[in-house]
Amino acid sequence: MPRTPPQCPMDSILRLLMGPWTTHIIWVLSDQGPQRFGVLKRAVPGISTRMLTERLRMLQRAGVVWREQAETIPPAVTYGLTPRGNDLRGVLDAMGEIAERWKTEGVFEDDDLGGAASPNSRV
Amino acid sequence: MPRTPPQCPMDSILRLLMGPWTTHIIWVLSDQGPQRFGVLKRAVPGISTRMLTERLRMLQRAGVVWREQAETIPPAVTYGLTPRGNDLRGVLDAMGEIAERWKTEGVFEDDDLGGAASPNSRV
DNA sequence: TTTTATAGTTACTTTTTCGTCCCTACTTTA
DNA sequence: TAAAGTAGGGACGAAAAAGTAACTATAAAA
Repeated sequence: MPRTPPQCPMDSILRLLMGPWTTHIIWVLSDQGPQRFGVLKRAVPGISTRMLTERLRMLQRAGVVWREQAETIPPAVTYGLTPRGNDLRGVLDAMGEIAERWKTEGVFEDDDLGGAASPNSRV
Repeated sequence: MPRTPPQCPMDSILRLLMGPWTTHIIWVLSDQGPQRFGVLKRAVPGISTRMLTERLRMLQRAGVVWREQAETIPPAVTYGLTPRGNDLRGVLDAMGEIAERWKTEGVFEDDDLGGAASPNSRV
């Protein structure tokens, strides 16, 4: 992602939420409470192991989720939202509300939003 | 961006805001009022013509900005926020507030957020 | 007469992202 | 005895995203 000048703190937070799946993961954790890796993976259908791990690590670095590993023999790892993660829930809700309103207004009907629509999409 | 199931309206709105520069553009338009293309470009330093055009088109399709072209001979095009664009300002502000708080807490100190941090970043 | 400005479009190239596949080590189940 | 589940790590490669540069038209300014 190209750099909006980093002095904008909003940009950092957007790069955080922005990643693929990120909001979905936060949503599940916020809605269903702490979950183990496998459960989380099944709750976010379509995500790959690699992506889930990577997103969780990133959210962890940002202090948005915690990770707890039980050193049992098939290890059991649980993830949950930190208080800071709950801060985000507010923004997510606000955004969800607008999204809901826009949907009733039919904004997303012809949804080719965000897709770069660049002329060089190789097939 | 891989598909979170499209039934989630939030995802659409995120794909909207998420694009690079998008929030910056909305911010300028919201802060400085309607602007002509060239002015806008200079207000978002570092953005390429291609990106600016593409983002504006996308925001326009979403009904977030309007576009007004004066058919003068060097054409003069002006962009501004629609009411729907102003809806977004609220979310942006809420996010900005959290971002501000997190910044004082030093969350962004070692800012490698969002960057995939994948093992295969070729330099 | 050449340059400059406007608001882009198009082609080309590079960079980044993300999915897929294969590996771990140990235990429980079939 | 063989397979499956647990929580990933790492390599590879395809595809998408974004930067760069060159092009459009016309009129005014130098």
